[in-house]
Parts: sequence; C-alpha cells; structure tokens
Amino acid sequence: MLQAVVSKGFLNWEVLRRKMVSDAELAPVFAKPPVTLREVAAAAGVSVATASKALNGQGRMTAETRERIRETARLLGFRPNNLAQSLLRKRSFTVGLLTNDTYGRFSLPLMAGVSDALVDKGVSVFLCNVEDDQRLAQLHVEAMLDKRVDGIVATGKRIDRHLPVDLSNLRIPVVYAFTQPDPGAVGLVSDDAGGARLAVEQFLRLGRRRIAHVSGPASFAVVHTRAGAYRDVLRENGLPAAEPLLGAWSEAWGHDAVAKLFDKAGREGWPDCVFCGNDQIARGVIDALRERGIRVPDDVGVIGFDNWEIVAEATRPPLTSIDMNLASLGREAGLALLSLVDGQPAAPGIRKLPCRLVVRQSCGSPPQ
Amino acid sequence: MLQAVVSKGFLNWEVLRRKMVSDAELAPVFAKPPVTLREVAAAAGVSVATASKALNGQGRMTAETRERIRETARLLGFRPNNLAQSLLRKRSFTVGLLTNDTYGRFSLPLMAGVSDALVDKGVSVFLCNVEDDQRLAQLHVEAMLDKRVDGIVATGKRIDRHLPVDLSNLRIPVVYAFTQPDPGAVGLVSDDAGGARLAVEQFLRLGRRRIAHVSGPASFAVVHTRAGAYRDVLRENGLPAAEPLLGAWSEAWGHDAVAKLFDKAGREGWPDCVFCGNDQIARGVIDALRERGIRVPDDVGVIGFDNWEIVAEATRPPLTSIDMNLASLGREAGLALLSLVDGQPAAPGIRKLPCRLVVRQSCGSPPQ
DNA sequence: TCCGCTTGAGAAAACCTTTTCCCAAACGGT
DNA sequence: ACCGTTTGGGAAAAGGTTTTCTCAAGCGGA
Repeated sequence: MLQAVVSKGFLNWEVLRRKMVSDAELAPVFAKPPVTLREVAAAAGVSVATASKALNGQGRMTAETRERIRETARLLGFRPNNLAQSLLRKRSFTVGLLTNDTYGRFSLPLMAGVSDALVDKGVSVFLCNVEDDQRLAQLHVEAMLDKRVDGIVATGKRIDRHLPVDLSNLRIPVVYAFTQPDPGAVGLVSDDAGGARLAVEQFLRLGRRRIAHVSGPASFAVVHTRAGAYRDVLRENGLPAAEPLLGAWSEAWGHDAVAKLFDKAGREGWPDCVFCGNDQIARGVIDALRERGIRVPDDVGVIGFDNWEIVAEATRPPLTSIDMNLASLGREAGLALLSLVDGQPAAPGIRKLPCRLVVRQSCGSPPQ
Repeated sequence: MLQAVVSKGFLNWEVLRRKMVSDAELAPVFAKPPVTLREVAAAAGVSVATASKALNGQGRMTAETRERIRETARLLGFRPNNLAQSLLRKRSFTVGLLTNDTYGRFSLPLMAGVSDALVDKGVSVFLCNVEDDQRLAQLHVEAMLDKRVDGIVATGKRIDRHLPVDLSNLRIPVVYAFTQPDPGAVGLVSDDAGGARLAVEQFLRLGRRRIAHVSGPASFAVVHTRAGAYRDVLRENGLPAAEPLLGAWSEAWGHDAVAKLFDKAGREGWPDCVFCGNDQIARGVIDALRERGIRVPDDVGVIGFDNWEIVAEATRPPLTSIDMNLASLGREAGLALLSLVDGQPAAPGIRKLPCRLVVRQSCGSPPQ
C-alpha cells in the first residue's frame, strides 16, 4: 500500500521524513506542536479541502486518493483540533456538571453516570463544584458559558433545594438531576416513594407485621415522601402504621430511636422490623438492638436506604437497603441533555427513576 | 455617561435597540446566538480591532473611545468566545482530571482542591473517570488531547498503583497527585510516614507506652510506610515496637485484631493504645473494645487514619485521626500544573505534603 | 508652507477546520 | 469534431478573536 503510494509519487515523502526527524530531535517534549490538517495535505500533495473531505468521508475523489490521505494522516498522527471544529460547528461537544455536593456521596455515582453516558459520544464533562457559594457558582457558570458548553447538568445533595445560582435563562439546555429543578425544566430524581414501598413490601412478604419507620429531619422533603409511602403500603394492607420517628441522618439517632421504640415494657408492643431513612440510621439501629440483646434479623428486621455499600457491608449483619440507582440517574440525565442539545424537545417536568432493593441479611428470610 | 456617549453620536443606538428588541422577541430561548465582538464593534461604530483592544486594555485610543466600547459591550452582554481565543492563543484554559476512583472518597476532596485552585484563574476542569479500564482511559485521554487541554492532573485511589494509561509522552504537562507517577514526572502525595509519626507521638505525649499498630493488607505500600514510621518513633524513644498486625481495611479486621491483641491473659500484656491504618479499622477496634468492656480512651486510646469525618464522628467516642489534607494536595497539584503550563520548570520527583492530626476523643487526655 | 513625529484607529493575517461553490479535464454520444 | 455531463479536486469563505502592520490626520517646529 505505502509502496504503491510512493511509487505514484504523490506522497511527499521528504516532507514526511523531515517532520518525523525534527520531532525526534525536539528535546523539550512540550514544545512539539500538534500536526495540522495543512501539514497532512502538504505531505499527501493535496489541498486542505481535499484532505478534510478524505478524512471525513465527504466529497468525491478516487478511492486511492482518499486512502493515501488517510494513511498520511495516520502516519503523521494527525488529530483534528476540536477547538477549530467547535468554532465552526457551534457545538463544543462539552457539557458542564454543576454540583454542590463534592464531598458527599450522592453526586459521585451520579457524576460517574453522566460522564459514562457522554464519553463515548465524544462529549467531555466540566466538573464544577460550587459548594453553597453564590459567587463561586456564578463564576463557574460564566466560565462554562464562555467555553461554549453545549449544556449543563445540575446536581446537588438534596432533591428539595435549589443550587445557589439561577440557570433558567441560559440559552443552553439544562437538565436537573437529584436537585430541585426550575419550573418548566427537565428534572430527574429517584422515586423515593417507590423505594420506600419496596422496603415495606419486602417486610410484608417476609411475614413481618409490626413495621416501624425511623427517618431523618422533617425539613427534608424525602422524609415525608418516604413516610407517606410507608403509611400507604400499610393502609393498603390493612395494617396500622405507627407514627414515623423523625430525627437526624445519623447513627446516634438510630440508637435513640431504638430506645424510644423498645424501652416500653411488653415485648408484644415492640416492632418486629424497622425501615430506616438511611443506612447510617440503620447502622445505629442495628448496633443498638445488638447491645440490647435483640437479634437482627431473627427478632427484628432492618432495612436501610441509600445502599451505601461501605456502611451496608460493614454492618453486622450486612444491611439490606434501597439503592437509588444514582449512576443510572446520571446516565439518563446525560442522555436527556444530549437530546435537548440536538434540538429534540423533551417533556418538561420531573421524571422519577425506580429504586432497587438490595437484599443482604438484616431483613431476614421468608417464613418457612 | 451614557448620555454623553449618545450625544456624541458615536454609539449606534439604533443597532443596539434593534438587537435588544429582537432578543426579547425570540421565543425559543436556545436559539439566541451569543453577541460577538463584531456586533459590539458595529454598535459602537468602530472596527473589531479597535473593539478588541479597547476591551483588553491594549492599543492606543482616546479614553473616551475605550470607555464607549466597554459600555457598549456591557450593555450588549458581550462575552468573548473562549473557543476562538484558545484557537489563537494555543491555550485552552482547560485541564483534564484523570481518576480511577470515582466512587471512592480519596479523589473527591482532591478533585475539589484541584478545581478550587484553578477556577479563579479561569481554568476549567474536565472530569474523566476511567475506572480501571484501559480502553476507557485511552478514550478519555484522546478526547482531552483533541480538546487541547493545557495539562492533566492524574489521580487515583492508591499511591502505589499506576493509572491504566501511559501519560509519559504526551506533549502536555502532567502532574500526578495521590497516584504513582511516571519516572521523571512531578508527583504529589501525602506524607504517610509523617502522618503515622504524628499519631504515635501524640500517644507518647499522652503518656501511653504500649502502642499497638493495626493496619491494612501488606500489598499496600502505605501500610509499610506507616508501619516503618511507627517503628522509628518507638525506637527513637527507646520503646519496644510490637509487630504491626496486617489485615484488611475493614471494620471486621478491627474486631479480629482486638481479639488477637487482647485475648492473651494478663492485663499488663495488653497495649494501652492502638494506632490504626484507617478509620474503618479504628471503628472496628473501638466497637470490639467496648464489647469487651474495655473503655476508650480511659483504658485504651485509639487513633485512626484518613479522617473520614462521617466515620470518625459516628464512632463512640469520636475518633482522633490523621487527615491527609487531600484538598490541599489537590490545590497544590493544580497550581503545580499551571506553572508547568506556563513553562516554569518544576522539580521532578515526588513531593510529600504534611498530614494533620485531628484530635477528637478516642485518644484520651494528657496525664494530669 | 513644509517636514517629521505622534496619535488614533483600521485592514488584514493568523489560528484550524469545514463546506460551498467552482473549474478543468475527461468522457460519452452524435 | 462538437457538446453536455460527470468526475476529481481546489479556492475561498466562514467561525470569533488577537495582533501586527499600515495609514491618515493633526500638531509642533523650522
């Protein structure tokens, strides 16, 4: 193939050789400028227009010419400059990921999901951690806009709070994932009610009947969503729902809640299972039960929420929990954003993605 | 000010007005194209060259002209197109952050630090999660190169492992933070030996003398680094060092280690404090001690490593721990990369950044 | 009045790629 | 031999900004 090319005299071999030698000579590695299309065209003995068309499969030319140009580009290690492409196409193949939860763990799988969905479409993701700082958020948004991102995924640590910046008039599409969307925007969240339902129904399936619910602070919307679903399922099954115990998202509160639930005399008044608002509470609950000599899951079953593996697997016994599928949520958000960027109208409003029950050992086995 | 401008007749007010009206009319928000320098120049009645110089503080012109152009730009909401600027300047003000630890927690504060150091220099960060997938890593690196990032920060979940991609011949600078650097490259890691030293010396200061060390798997380099420092400090103080107990990075191993340390009869053979290789081990140790009726910190002091707040603060009592200052590490990495990008030669080799002792309650108080 | 210098501002090239014409040569048909 | 069509490929504009060069006007001095 190469031989044919050279013998035809079209490949400017001298250009190619000089280039490669000079590259090898260049001691300071950083100084080596990338190969441009112009250089490829020169080496192949064609115009840049033809070179461009050859590499993009556009235009008309002999198969031989096309292949020769391709080979030259390959040999030279040509890679098109995305900046120039973006300038022309008015698409940067770049999106921004705005979050105020850099240290937390909700945005992490979510971010991975977004990035994962976009990378093989050639789209890169700008990471923007804004903490809760308005100024910082503004700074990041402006930087992204200036860099001509095609769109923005907004995410946060709470479903019921806005990011500290207004993204509603941005002239680029925005998708909200796991954070409060602006009205009329596209939002993706986990189906917390569905998740809670999964937990309670699992207990019912296992033959438990006296189901308690211990959750986080009343200031969180999800606390009420999950508590509502808890009550609904029990009502649907003709069972009495105890008033949910609201406290904090901590192990310590799990301990306290156990005291509240199990201090009353009369074992028959005790719940036979506890659905917890997150895994830390569940961990506290399980530890407190063990300290009281109450066996998990034999005497009392426990299910957590979030499926934070490092906690769920360290719990004794390992914790059954609800997984919000945040990576999928992120992937969906990335794809939704992409289709918005492509001009496809997306249904505004909040879409809820299903949760998943991850069974370990803390919820017990089905009755024999 | 505006009045003066208009009265001078230089501000093409009609252009400005039409622009603003048409903007307001444009219903589909996404269709509104950004204002270009050309438009600013036209509205101000000057050439693009003059407009550019006015906004950048370059060139010579009357103060009045400069101010008029600036005002026009402000009014029109002009923001320079970074893509065009980057193309010309051969600097994209963009760096890549490569990590294989998206779900872990080491890279998180580190990422935040990098981003934090760069954002107010106008540099944005591409987040690239490569898991441990060679193909994915290659994909990400090529995408970054194509987008003409100015440099790359490589980070990972282990100091003693390479990322699944070779970054050593990249023609852009690379800084390694909390991952194994290529030979001759710039690397930043935490000073694990120093951190271990802080912990052991704290115990000594508190009057403890029988110091045990429980750490992670022998396959981790940091395990040996920390164990070495542990031995060194004890030797320097003329105290016998027990052989470190190596196991896993888990709570369960913390439990097992306590059994090994405290099962032997004879209280005088027991350690009076335990330095743990990470916070999860420490958590396990503390729980196991409590279950044996051994009081922390009164009978046995415990210090962890990593200062993973959510664990350290949930431990009973709250855990004293070594913080690796990962956010600072990230900041330093960002700044180092920037100075490399600016052409400043940086000393190659691994720079170790100090750790910090975070005192909570598990290590006890000084002897009275 | 003429010359040289300063001042203020514009024209044009450059960055790199894509795309729309456009043109010359070759070719088939009569 | 002539005409119309296809084929293969090139010239040039476009995208938005920066920078260098150029140039005209104005001004002071002789």
